Amino acid sequence: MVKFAMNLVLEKYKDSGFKMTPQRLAILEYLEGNTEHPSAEEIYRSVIRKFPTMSFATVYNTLEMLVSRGRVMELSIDAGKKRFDPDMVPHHHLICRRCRCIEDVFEDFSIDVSSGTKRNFEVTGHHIAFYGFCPSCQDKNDKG
Amino acid sequence: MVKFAMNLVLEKYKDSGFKMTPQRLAILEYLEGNTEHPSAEEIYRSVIRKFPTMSFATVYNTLEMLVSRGRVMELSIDAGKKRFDPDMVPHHHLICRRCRCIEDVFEDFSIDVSSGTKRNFEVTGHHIAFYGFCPSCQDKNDKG
DNA sequence: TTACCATATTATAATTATTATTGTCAAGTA
DNA sequence: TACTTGACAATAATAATTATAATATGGTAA
Repeated sequence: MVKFAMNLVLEKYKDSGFKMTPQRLAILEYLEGNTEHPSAEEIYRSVIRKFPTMSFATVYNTLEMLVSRGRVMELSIDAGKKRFDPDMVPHHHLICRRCRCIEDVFEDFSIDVSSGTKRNFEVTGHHIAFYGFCPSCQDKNDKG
Repeated sequence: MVKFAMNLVLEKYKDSGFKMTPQRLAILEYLEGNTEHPSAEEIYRSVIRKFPTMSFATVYNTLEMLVSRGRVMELSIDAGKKRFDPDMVPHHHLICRRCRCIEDVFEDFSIDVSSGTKRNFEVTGHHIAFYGFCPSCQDKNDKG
């Protein structure tokens, strides 16, 4: 089962022009279909279970390569750290103010900044962060 | 002129329940009306000119206090670091992909996530990051 | 298959960003 | 005045990221 998934990932990236190594495969496999928007540390903690010699540098190198090749998105939605999203379909996010969990929103909101307010920017895309409280945090009183 | 501005800031914060000190005043004065969305470091670099003994801890402490009292917004729109915005009027941002400069957008986009996609989140607000190229970066070729 | 080369990996150090701790000092108060 | 509170600075600690250099490995061509 796992082997099958690994083969799928391997197929997908084989001809992408970058070297496939066991470490990279493990990172890719972890990211494949992942909707948790993991940070570099979360990725590291996961793959080191399979590759105890894995280093942070490899995680960052691989992520940087994937981002530069448009395979993964770097998200700036968590204060002070980067998060990564393997889903390149344009989408938005729901962010819980309390537990900081993040959910995807695949609704298409076509928004146009009026020419007056866009200050001659050439706008190429947008991302909406919806802030609020996730189901399990709505019950709890302390919403600070 | 500067003295007058300082007095205005002083007036504004005097009765807010927190102690006003020269250092805090300098930080507040730097933030007052600032639309640069500065990071902690930029604030530090500015105020240390007036207060050479200023420490980073004071900057962070003051910012944390201001954020917790709803005087300043903490922005997660720059990878790997926090930025701060003294303008508490809800608004959005234009972000240059190249030089990373940030401009305010005071247009009101009323967006509703359909109940289907919002996964039982209680949505309390949203922020739109418009990505693109600022006027001075549009000319330059290398948009990487 | 082997040898070679380019590049990936690791270890490590350095840098940047942030948070925590502690002692001191100053302002306000009993 | 003595006491209390909290702000400040110095410092250390931690977290997040980037850079460097030596080694190991995968892919390719002979």
